[in-house]
Amino acid sequence: MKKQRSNTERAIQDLRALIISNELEAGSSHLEQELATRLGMSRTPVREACLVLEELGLVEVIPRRGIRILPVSPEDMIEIYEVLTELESLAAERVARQQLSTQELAGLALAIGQMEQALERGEIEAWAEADARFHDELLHLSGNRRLIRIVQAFNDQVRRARNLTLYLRPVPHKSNADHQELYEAIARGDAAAARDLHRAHRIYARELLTALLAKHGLTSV
Amino acid sequence: MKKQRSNTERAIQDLRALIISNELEAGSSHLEQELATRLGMSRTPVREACLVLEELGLVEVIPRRGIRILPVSPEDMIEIYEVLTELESLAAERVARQQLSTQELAGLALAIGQMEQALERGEIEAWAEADARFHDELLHLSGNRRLIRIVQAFNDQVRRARNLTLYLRPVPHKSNADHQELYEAIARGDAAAARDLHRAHRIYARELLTALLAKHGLTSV
DNA sequence: ACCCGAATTAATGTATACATTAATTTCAGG
DNA sequence: CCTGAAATTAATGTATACATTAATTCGGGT
Repeated sequence: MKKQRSNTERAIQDLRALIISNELEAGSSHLEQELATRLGMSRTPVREACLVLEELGLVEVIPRRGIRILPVSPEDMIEIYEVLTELESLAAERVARQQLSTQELAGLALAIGQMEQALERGEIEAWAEADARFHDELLHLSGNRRLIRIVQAFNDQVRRARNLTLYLRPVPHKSNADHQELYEAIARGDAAAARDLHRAHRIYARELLTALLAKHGLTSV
Repeated sequence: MKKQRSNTERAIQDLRALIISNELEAGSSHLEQELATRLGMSRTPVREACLVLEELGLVEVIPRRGIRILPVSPEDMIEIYEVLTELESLAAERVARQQLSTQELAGLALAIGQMEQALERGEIEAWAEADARFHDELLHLSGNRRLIRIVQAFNDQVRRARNLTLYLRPVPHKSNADHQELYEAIARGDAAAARDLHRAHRIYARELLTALLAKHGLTSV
């Protein structure tokens, strides 16, 4: 029994994946019919998917010009990170305030462990995955569904830039220490500390990322 | 020369207006064909509009059940206000940091004046409009387009509740004082104060609103 | 050669017919 | 009278034909 998904849902997922992986290049434009053929369906579900993806900030629908894959400029990065910093800090604060048990925080601890292991082995890609899991787990522990949705949408918008800089950045020892500190603040229920730590972590990440992009002359990702 | 808007855009705006004004009652369900007939167009643009409105958190599309106008529970209110508080405080901080001139802050000052006048005359509805203008102006001065979009979407979600409680609440003298204080912090470029003041303002507003809803037994708006 | 308006064209926007599907009803068998 | 499988139905999901529209091309007048 294969699960029943509508073509519209598939189109949303597939196009999102193509955009995030840069297979649909940032800045490029594509006609509805082109995308429909590519996905093996008619224009209707593709149109619907594009409207949703536009709302999610991944594309821009320009009449007669096609679907434009939105590139992210340094200014965009700042906008996005500004909001992300704020919202993820809120998530950290909320999680800390819940005074969760070690058991409930196991997901976070696990992700931290995986990050450390990956780093020891020099597996930068595995590290990035564990890092993403940590942030995702933190977000979900916040329990605020709206918060979860927005943060995910915004993360999608900067994922290309992150992937691109993954191998350009210094070895993220500091990042691991940050996560450990944050975990401890959360475990002892110190909401203010959790918030501030996460905020600092994000601001640092943003500056690292924008500096890297600038250094490599990437004005649009 | 009247401007050319697509039916999809019209459907989005019209349905949004119907939802916010509660003409489409919260919790009610509506078939695509019903809405299409009501708006005088075919199902296609209505479907597209509903997908967008779903993304904006105003409706839920349930296959074969119709389009459900999402009601807002007290828990939802908390979720929404939590995010709004965070994001509008960020806006206030950003505006203060820009060290804007009195001229550039004229829109805020004007809105404050209108609020005071409305209050003196006891015109609570005019006060609410001026209040909305103040917040909108503040948001736009932040200059972060993504911030603007999210906050507007979230405000839409709680607008029904606000309208409902407008005549149930005490005369908002405190609110006016809050705005004045915030304006002064912004004018002197005190970002931290602007942030904290706005945060306190929003938290107070949330508690007032949820208390009012509880008092009147409104568990779903 | 250049300008400007008409014709063309290539895309989206919209309606509609049809396919699919999940809920409901019906009806045979116990 | 209950059960559950099949038929029915009522809705969405999808493809497609057609309408609309804005960009482009074409062509005649200067």
